[in-house]
Amino acid sequence: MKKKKLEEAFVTYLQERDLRFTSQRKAVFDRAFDTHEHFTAEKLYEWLRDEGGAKVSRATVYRTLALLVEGGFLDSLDIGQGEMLYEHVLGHRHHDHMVCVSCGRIEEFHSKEIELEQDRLARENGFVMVDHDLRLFGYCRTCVRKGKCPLVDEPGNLPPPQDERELGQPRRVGVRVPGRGNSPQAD
Amino acid sequence: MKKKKLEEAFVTYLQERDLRFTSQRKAVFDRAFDTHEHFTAEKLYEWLRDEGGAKVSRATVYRTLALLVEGGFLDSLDIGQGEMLYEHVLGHRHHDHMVCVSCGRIEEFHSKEIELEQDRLARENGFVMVDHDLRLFGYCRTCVRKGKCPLVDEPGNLPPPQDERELGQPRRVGVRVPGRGNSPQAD
DNA sequence: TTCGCTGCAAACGTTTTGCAGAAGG
DNA sequence: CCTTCTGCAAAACGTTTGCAGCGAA
Repeated sequence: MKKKKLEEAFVTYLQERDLRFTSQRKAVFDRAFDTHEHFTAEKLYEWLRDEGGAKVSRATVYRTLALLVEGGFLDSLDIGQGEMLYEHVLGHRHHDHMVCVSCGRIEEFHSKEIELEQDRLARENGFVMVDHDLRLFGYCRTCVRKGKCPLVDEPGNLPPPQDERELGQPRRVGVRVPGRGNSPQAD
Repeated sequence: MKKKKLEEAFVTYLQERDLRFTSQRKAVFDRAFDTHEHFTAEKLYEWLRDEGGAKVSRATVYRTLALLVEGGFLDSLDIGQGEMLYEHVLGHRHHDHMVCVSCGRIEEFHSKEIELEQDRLARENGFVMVDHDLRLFGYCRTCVRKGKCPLVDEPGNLPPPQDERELGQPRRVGVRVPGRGNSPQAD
């Protein structure tokens, strides 16, 4: 199990900058690495509160998440919903996201070609990249099949590429994430 | 001048959905299309307030910007600073952004290869894309030259690609945008 | 005359912060 | 012991909303 190794890395990370490995930080770390979903700060706070482990305040959850992101133990993902989403890096090399604006489902993908092209473009501009993210917003296969996509009248009848649409046609409609944070909708 | 044409398109857009072309909506539209920078809702509100044209309330600015984005007259851009940035589409086909985390400068770029690859990946997943954005965060040429980039010790000595960096090394540091919204820092 | 629109101020939801006391090392 | 950390509650922040009156069509 690699989680143990990562926790050691976290301890080292803290020591190196004269920070302390407190019970709260351990609790946040553990809980974050025990889920494989995306989660919000609030969600993590609820989990810790309700699952009867160490008590951790909301403020500390936020402070610790920030620390974990800084150290590269978590990635943060903003899908434009006000709340930030987090995911741990265990077994996840860098990837990008497709966000379904209808049900909130998030699918991950990776494209070596896109990564390389990004690097090339950055270099070409004298730009030293430290992070990047690519988000595709749209309707997932399931929602399209269910007829939730206003751009698709008949199944199999795909809309024109985005760049060719005219003014006044719908663009980003706003991501309606059900409930809070994760878990795509059944509906 | 193409602005006139776009304003007509806006009026048509409004008529088609039984919305009214009010003096406030005209004021917001005009001011938005009179700048070639990225701007925030607050900034636009200040401009309108200080430049002594029609009085428009903050609420109406927000409501009108949302309308303009829905209609595809403006694009919104979230660089993770809490505030949303806006830019008009006049003369701008779709593009992506490089955001300097040191001075806040935003550079635009476009890559046909990346767009095509995105389309391909979406299609492959049965995903109907309605929007997408790619953001590269890093240090712009100017900031690197000025030694503001902690990953570059000597000029010309580029850091390793992002994916090869170890845990605990800086990732996204947080974009520090000077003042509000736009205008890259001289410093 | 009819809706849709506006301005105001209050509400919102997430995240951050100041501070006094608690607790790692 | 000396910091750093925590919890609390309040503040901050950009944005949204309810409502009563205003104004396009």
